[in-house]
Amino acid sequence: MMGSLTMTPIERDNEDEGSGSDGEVSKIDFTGVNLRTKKKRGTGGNSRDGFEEPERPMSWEGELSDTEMSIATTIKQDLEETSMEGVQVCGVNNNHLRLDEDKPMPSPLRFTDSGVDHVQAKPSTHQVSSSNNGGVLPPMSSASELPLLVDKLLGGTGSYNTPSHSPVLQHRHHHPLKHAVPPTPSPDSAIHSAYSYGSPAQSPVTSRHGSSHGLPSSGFSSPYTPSLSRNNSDASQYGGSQHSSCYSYSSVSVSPTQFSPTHSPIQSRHMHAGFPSPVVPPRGTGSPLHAGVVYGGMGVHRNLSGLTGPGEEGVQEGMTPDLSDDREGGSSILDDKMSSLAADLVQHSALAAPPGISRQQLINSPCPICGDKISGFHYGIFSCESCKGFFKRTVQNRKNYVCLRGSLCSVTISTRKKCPACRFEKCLKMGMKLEAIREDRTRGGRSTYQCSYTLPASLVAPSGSDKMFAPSGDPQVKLEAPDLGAMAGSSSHLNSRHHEKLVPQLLQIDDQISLLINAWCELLLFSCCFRSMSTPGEIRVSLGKSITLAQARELGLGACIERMLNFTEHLRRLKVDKYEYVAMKVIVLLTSDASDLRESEKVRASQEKALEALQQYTLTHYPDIPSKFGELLLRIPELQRTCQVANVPLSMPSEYNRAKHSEK
DNA sequence: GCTCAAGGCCAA
DNA sequence: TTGGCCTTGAGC
Ligand SMILES: [Zn+2]
Ligand SMILES: [Zn+2]
Repeated sequence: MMGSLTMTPIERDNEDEGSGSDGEVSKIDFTGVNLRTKKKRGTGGNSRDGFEEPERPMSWEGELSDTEMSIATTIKQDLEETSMEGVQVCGVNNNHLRLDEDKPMPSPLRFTDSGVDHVQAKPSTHQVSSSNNGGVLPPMSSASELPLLVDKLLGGTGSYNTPSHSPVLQHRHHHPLKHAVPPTPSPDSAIHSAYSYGSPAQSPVTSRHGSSHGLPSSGFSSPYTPSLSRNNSDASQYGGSQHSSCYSYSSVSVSPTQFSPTHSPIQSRHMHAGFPSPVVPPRGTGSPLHAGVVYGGMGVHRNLSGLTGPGEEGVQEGMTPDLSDDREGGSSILDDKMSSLAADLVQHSALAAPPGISRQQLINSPCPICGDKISGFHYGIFSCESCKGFFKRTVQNRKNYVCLRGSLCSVTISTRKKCPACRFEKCLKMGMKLEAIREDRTRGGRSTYQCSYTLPASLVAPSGSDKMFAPSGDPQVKLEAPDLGAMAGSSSHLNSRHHEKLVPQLLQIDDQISLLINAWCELLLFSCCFRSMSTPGEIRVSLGKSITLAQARELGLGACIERMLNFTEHLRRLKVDKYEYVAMKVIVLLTSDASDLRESEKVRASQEKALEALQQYTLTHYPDIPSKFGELLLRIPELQRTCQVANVPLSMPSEYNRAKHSEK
């Protein structure tokens, strides 16, 4: 899904080949990468500049509290980063885009603790066409677009910003809510605490996916058997010593579609102190019906026998949960299907282990990504060594794979090499965190990335397991802010005066200008893409004017349009509505890395509110797609990358205009 | 000193 | 490029 791209026939070939089949590979900006500076950590551990902070500050992926904000801003930033100067379009590789960037992670990927205020110069590629205009909007070749853009921006619809500042990834906050989210997500602590990211409300049983759907047997209850096909040293290293540990994962519904990095249960774990009994599986979870499952295929027989909970001992065959989100729709081989199913089941097992699962048991369960043997806790989830390595390489080397098969590839032990795009996507979906990758590549030590993702009220256990994650009625998470309904107009989101006033009301004109300068490209592209949701295969560059990929290629705009089509495809898939569209733009705009913001705090606070509003909205309006919020945020980096590519064509008015006038 | 997650190495 | 194994190093 994520990497799906509207491909033309010529782009398909050797689709079943191993590493080469899917691949396009372009360098990507993993906005979420934890770009830690090389700076040596003070011996004092967490103390830096007098500020007590987790050793490895994590980027946040979700919500920011005011406290976090203020704390974050006190953190001294090293500002060596943030520039995308290396980003450049290098042409097409196998009909694919290729975006090369500096070898070492360019700073745009750097996530600093504070948000906008420390933001560095905008990526050069953006600057080229957008900056240096002294408060004047950058030149836009698309005359018809500019007004719209400006209108929307000034109207309060935000826009987007730069790569290095994905709203999802950019903010690193040290969660002050210690009892809610311990500073370190490390399994270390997890072992001794409850992994309570979920809540009864998220249990598979009460999953928004509907009880009808399956995975009831996905082993939520389940248990893991130590009997796996492979063993590895990493896993063995945990062996035994942790048996007494008890992972109390709440049974979060973890069907792939529900999962998203930002919603990863793991991200929100470590809430032991604040969770009286969140880990208690929701009624039904762990019921005998959820006993272990045996799935076969490809000779990979995994036996998820129960280790805890009632009825796990049994291994039931023939249980084929209705995986509504089965991604292997395209698989033609039974084995593949089975393996895929197995992998999915595994995911549910490993990620949504029932309470009482020990670390060892988790280690013995299959990798949620491919089904292989879990070797440990890597980048936010328990995964096998190969997926760990794959994720690391992909992020470190900034690969950007694109699936040639509609992102429907199954990812199993035997197929994981075939489509890196789908594999990486799955890594993210399963909860691997970009920020866990260290830009400076320092070895050793502990990682403390965390995601202070505040679970929405609807996801909180009714038992009131955690006040910190109480419904919006709770002061701590209440959305005081103008939810987008107010900002954008409840019904006609884009026409409300409230909406129009958003930015102007909140920010000084100078800041507005700065934000616009930094986000104009993203806004433009986003507008085009959103507008093109109803016209698959073509991008409506302006009113009445569209361009297809073929036409774009003729004009040398293939890379840009291709990405836009891909992005649009995601918007379409996610059924992004106007409200969400507006919210995303606001988020993006307010995440701008304009370096000269006068009221950066305001900007961040506003963004936080927008994030909360969006989250609330998606949960309220799309309860059956709990991961929507996270997925929407995940699209933002793509938009940014698209913009990077787009900057080139946009800087070539003539060509762009030609394309623009190429009517459909 | 042990744990374990992150990065590095390197044969396949 | 993959993935198994090794090294590193902060926290305990
Ligand atoms: Zn794996
Ligand atoms: Zn694929």
